[in-house]
Amino acid sequence: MSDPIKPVVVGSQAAGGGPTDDLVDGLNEPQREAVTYRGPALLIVAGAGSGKTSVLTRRIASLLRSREAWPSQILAITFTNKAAGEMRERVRGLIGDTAQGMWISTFHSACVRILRREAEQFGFTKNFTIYDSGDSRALIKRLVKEHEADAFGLTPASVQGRISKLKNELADAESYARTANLSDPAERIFVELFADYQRALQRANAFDFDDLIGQTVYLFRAFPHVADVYRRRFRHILVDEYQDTNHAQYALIHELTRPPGAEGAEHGGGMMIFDAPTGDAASLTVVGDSDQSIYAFRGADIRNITEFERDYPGAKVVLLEQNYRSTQTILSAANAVIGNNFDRKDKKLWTDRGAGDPIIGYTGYSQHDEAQFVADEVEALRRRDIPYGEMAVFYRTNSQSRALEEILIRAAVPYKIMGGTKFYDRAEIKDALAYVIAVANPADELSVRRILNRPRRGIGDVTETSIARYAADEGISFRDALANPSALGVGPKIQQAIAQLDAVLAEASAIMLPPSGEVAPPTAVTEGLNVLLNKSGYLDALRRSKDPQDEARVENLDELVAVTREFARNNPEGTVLDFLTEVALVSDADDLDDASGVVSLMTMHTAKGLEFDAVFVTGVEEDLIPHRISAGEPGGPQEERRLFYVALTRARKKLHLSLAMTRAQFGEVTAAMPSRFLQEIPHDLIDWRQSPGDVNSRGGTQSRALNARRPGGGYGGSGGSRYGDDLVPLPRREKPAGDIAKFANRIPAKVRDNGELELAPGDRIRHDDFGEGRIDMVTGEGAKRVAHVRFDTAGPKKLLIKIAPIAKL
DNA sequence: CCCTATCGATTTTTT
DNA sequence: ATCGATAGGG
Repeated sequence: MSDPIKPVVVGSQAAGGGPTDDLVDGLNEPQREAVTYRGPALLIVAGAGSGKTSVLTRRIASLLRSREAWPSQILAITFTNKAAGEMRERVRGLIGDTAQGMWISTFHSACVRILRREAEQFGFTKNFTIYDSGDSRALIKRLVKEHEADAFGLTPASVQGRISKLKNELADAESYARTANLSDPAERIFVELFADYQRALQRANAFDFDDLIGQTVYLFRAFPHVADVYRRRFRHILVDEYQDTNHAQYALIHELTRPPGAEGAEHGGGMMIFDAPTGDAASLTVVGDSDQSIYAFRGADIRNITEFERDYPGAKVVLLEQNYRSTQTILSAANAVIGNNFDRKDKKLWTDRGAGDPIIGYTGYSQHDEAQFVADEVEALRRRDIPYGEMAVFYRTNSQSRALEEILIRAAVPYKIMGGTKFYDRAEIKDALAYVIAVANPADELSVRRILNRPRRGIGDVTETSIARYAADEGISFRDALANPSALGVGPKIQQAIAQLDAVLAEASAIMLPPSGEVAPPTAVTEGLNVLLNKSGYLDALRRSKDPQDEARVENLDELVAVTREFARNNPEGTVLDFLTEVALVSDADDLDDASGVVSLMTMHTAKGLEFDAVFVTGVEEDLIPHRISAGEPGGPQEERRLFYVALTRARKKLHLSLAMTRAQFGEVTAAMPSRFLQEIPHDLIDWRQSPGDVNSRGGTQSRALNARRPGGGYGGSGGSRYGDDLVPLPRREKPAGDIAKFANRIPAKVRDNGELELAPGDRIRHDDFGEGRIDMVTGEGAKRVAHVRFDTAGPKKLLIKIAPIAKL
């Protein structure tokens, strides 16, 4: 078939024995087609683990190698920066350094790049900054307060959410006002807030996350000649994770894939169309899997992919259904679960790798017990030569990571949390960056206000307001008002403090923003940051503080300085704005850098696109997955099912599903029920170490993890450890023969649920373990109802009524 | 203007 | 349980 020795390639045809041969080696037929098909539009429906990244990189490589495209004509959009980096590396691995000059980036990064070039077209300058959600929440919070909008039930969070949603739909305050019911005062206020917010952003020379996309679309629509530049430039556009694009992103792609020049010609503009091929629209390749659409909550529209063929008539569709990642057992479970979503195109993943091991299930008494199972199992797998770096623990909500962390620390399991409280969300880091922004983009009032009294300078609300008023009166910026403290009408001490701050900012400015034309040295960002942190007194204040946490804050700032050095090393030409951009756009999944060699903990959302030898999906309970809030939302439970599906399909060899019978939240213990999704998995695929039925029949609500645990011991069986301390705990718990019929995997249906049981003080009850007793009182409500019982022999106990093995006498 | 104590809400997922 | 916001005293 293919020559072992690659001949020197002369022709440039992709088809028939061309230079693409080695790029399709080892691919199956649909994959091969996805790499070699040429046409205006291609949809690759790529099931989980079907090798889509490989296909995408080879497709790019083949375009380049056959000279169908120059690197600069390629725009590839990925979901995270990390994925972009990997794709770039893999393309380089295939065809070498000729891959330089491609745009491989996220939607957001690509838009920043475009906006920096074109910002001047519409009222921004190219040193605009980017507001993350925390920044925009702070701004919205101030506006809500100013408008006293809380009186109308508008909270900062709800306003932010609605604005974001509208922006994803490419609506602005004006267009929204046209459709809104303005006789409702709350609606009127909201429209005002929206408009004010947008004005504030513009004045601050800043974009929020949603604007990065939306304003780029606006730019393309308002200035067709600008759009044409990019339409001519990008001849091949590839979009990964297309099922998670929202309307704005969809529109952006649409703008880019129009034929260039069309509009200019219509308007009679003297377009210069002498490059013949540039009259055509760019070719578009999208890759996605509607079963993995998990971002509808932030505006992702599954129809973008389901209706692709309608949007791009004549589009070629390729289906990748063979899975190269997981065992058949894992796939069967995943297929069974996703099959319960009714509105999907049926698609069944298959593999030829064999059944593999059964899925392991475990039911803990508490989330700590569950975490202990994870820790023990991780250690057991480690002893069987699965590296820590090949294991991952998933959960639905970030708050679930706490218990896991506690136990993993205790068990000395090295781990890393992806996302969660992120480095760049820490207060001290945001402060430091606000200093930098105050220098790089002085129009950004929010940042200047933020650093005004950090460290404490004696500048409070009163002074801040007078600065703002002075700035407004003089028609100058908030930042510039700081240069003239004596005019503010504040005390001499405070004037002094303001003057000092102004001087520090000016000094850093001289370092980081050299006069136009000159290029700042690579060290500029590091130096400037150091000046800001030291001369502002910020570091001194932390070092002097007696709060033990402040020591860690100093270390974090040291790390930020290290980040600037690293940045300078990677981007010798990088400006302070490049630095800020990079920092603003890092995502949860991006800081995987040093995650090698440790177990990864993350939400199921963050897990998208990753894969591990061994996966633990925890908290498989009703109200968690599917999450209780999603239950009421249209399409909610279905999206939750997809999320669960994504989680399952991350596993290559070992899949563990665990849950807890009780879970503490808000400090209170509540009873949990197994997730409905568990029942959707064929029962013979799961090998329960401890099934919900087991736990229930044994009764009790106490956590075994923290009490009856011994180092090296196993999970909390009712009798404690039943093997020696240093034994490998894996092949434990032989099922007694007769047990299988009783317990084997027929779990969730028959879990005890005393939810309806009415108990009153004085009632006599019988408990499976504690015997008979009398009710003292009942507290709590619903799933949290607790019976305070005085047992005849066992003494006083508190029991969760919903799950305790009790009966009224 | 700063510090501290109390109260309240908070936990869905994120570029 | 923990974080943040608010209010009242120093």
